[in-house]
Amino acid sequence: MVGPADPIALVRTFTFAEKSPSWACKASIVALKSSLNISVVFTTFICSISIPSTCLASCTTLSARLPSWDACDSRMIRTSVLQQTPLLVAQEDPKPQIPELRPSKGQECFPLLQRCKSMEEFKQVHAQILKLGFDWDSCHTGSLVATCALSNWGSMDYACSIFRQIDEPGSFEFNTMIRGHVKDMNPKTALFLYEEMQERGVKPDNFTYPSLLKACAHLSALGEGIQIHGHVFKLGFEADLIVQNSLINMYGKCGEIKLSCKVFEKMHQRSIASWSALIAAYANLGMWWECLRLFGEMGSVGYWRAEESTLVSVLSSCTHLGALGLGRCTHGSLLRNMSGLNVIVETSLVDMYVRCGSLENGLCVFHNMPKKNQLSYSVMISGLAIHGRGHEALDVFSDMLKEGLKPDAVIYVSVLSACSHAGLVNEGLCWFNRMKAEHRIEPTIQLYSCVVDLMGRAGMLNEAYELIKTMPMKPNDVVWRCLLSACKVHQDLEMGEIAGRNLFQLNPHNASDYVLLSNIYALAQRWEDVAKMRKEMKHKGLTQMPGFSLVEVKRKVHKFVSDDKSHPQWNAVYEMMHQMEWQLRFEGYSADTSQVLFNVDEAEKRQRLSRHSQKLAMAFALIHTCQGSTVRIVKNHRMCNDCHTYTGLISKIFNRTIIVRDRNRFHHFKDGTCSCRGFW
DNA sequence: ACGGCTCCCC
Repeated sequence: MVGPADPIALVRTFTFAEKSPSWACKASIVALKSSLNISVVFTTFICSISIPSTCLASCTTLSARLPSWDACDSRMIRTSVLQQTPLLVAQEDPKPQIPELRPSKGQECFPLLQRCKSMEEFKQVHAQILKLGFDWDSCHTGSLVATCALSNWGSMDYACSIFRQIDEPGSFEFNTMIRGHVKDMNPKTALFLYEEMQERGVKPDNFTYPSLLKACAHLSALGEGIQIHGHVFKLGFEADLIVQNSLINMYGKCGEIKLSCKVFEKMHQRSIASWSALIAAYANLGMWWECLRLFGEMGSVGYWRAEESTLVSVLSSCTHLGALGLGRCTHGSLLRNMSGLNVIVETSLVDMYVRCGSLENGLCVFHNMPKKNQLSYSVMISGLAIHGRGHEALDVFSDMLKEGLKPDAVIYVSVLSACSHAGLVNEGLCWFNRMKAEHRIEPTIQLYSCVVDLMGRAGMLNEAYELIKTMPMKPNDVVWRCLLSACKVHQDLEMGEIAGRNLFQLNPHNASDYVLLSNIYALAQRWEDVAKMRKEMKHKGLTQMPGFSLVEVKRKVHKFVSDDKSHPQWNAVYEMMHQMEWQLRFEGYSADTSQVLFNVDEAEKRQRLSRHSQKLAMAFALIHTCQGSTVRIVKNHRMCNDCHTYTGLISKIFNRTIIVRDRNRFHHFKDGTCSCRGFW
């Protein structure tokens, strides 16, 4: 018997149940029910393998428990589809605008359909086909549906109405409609159409499944995906390369990377899309190291010429890991292998350069883009924002508006964060108001938290608190966290306690929040409260994720944690740190122990500070990079005050530009000063 | 007579 841990095996049992339905089905459905997140069980499929009615009853109860899917009746949807606007009746004497649109033989219709560039032209050809009576010919209706459903200018509503006039649609028509609905971002309708296909006895083929699995991927509908995998297996399409690629993608989008790998490993033959799908799955789940490892493996088995889509995932991993060297290398291989890059790749490149600390390269790629979309602008605006170049970010935003692109809530998040990183309070508030008035964007809670952040960083703590109290929705933990971190910057204990209290009520499980409030207590020398916080964390079993710093040397990313002695060269690193400290003392540096969260003696505090991961990473970089080159560090936490001062002085002593990306933004250290000017 | 997969921002 199969355990619930392996859904694929479970589905197989389910599939084989055809041979002896009584025992296997009952067991499988019960197991499915308990272990999977299924909301729609394709009843036709179950019927076709004649499950006893007792089992069916247990199936129908499934939908109630499932969060990913509303308890939606497919029949209702189908009825609504049937009631779509009826097919446009052919005009009495259609006057084609283009004289060639006048077929006299059936075969002449196909090139005409292919040449259609708008709905208007399409309707003329459609009218001609109806008038000449070719619509009885299934190949004409199929082409009509395909053209209308899949062209960029097409209309799914119209395609539906044609489809509903077909008496006996075959697999091609169904496949086309399914694909059209997925393309049109209606994945649920696509799944219901598949169910209808089964009910009407139309046999799915290997062209059916890729788009169907894509629909599941869009919905993150694992339960449905697994069932469809079962169908694929049952109908013998499991060896189809593109179906397998789609399965990898579907499992990846549902967060089941292990199942993606399983499908991938079992493949006898793989295409670039197979690799890309798995690489993308890793990238989407934030498993960036694995993503890069797999990309390396792909090269090592002979796929050197990756496609653009593969490299987009690789670039995304570089972006998150701060691996500028590898990102540059990827850019190079794109330029060598492609003739002209598409807008998605270029946007990824801009994002990579900017978030790996090379704003200038990012700007260069951005300005040379022949075509930009909202996302390109969004990436550039938030890129300038995290580098503290607020005014330029607002200029880019104006450019976007001038180009006639419509801003959305996400872009406004970038715009407002640009203002908040650069301390542009008035500009930020002004845009917030214009957003509501001119662009008719209802502020989301995320936008409110941006405004709270904006006010908070600028020291307007009371105003921020007022806004939280008066905003139209219930404040969430993010909003209170913004206020709390502003309280730390401005050392406001009283407000900090208010923010903390509300925050812990909404979300008591975030260790870094307790640390944040502890910081405020430590700054005020309230050691008892610091201890209380620590006790509470311990009581709740919370531990903060260890801080780490990444530094890239010769296209390899090295990771350091605090007090780290696991790196093979740790001896040299500590030797270097010793030298650094020696020179720092001449510059008048003394450790800023105000934020050490332990009430230990000063020497111990200094010792703890001196081993912060950022300092280790910096020492490593100074050893391994040539004089005068820029040092780039990426870390997962925010920088502490001491590391900030320390890094500034190191940049002066060693005459280096040091660029540090912390959790929130970039700091460019040069000649002893930092670009953030205190806003961090 | 026709078709399927992989990719960008918070």
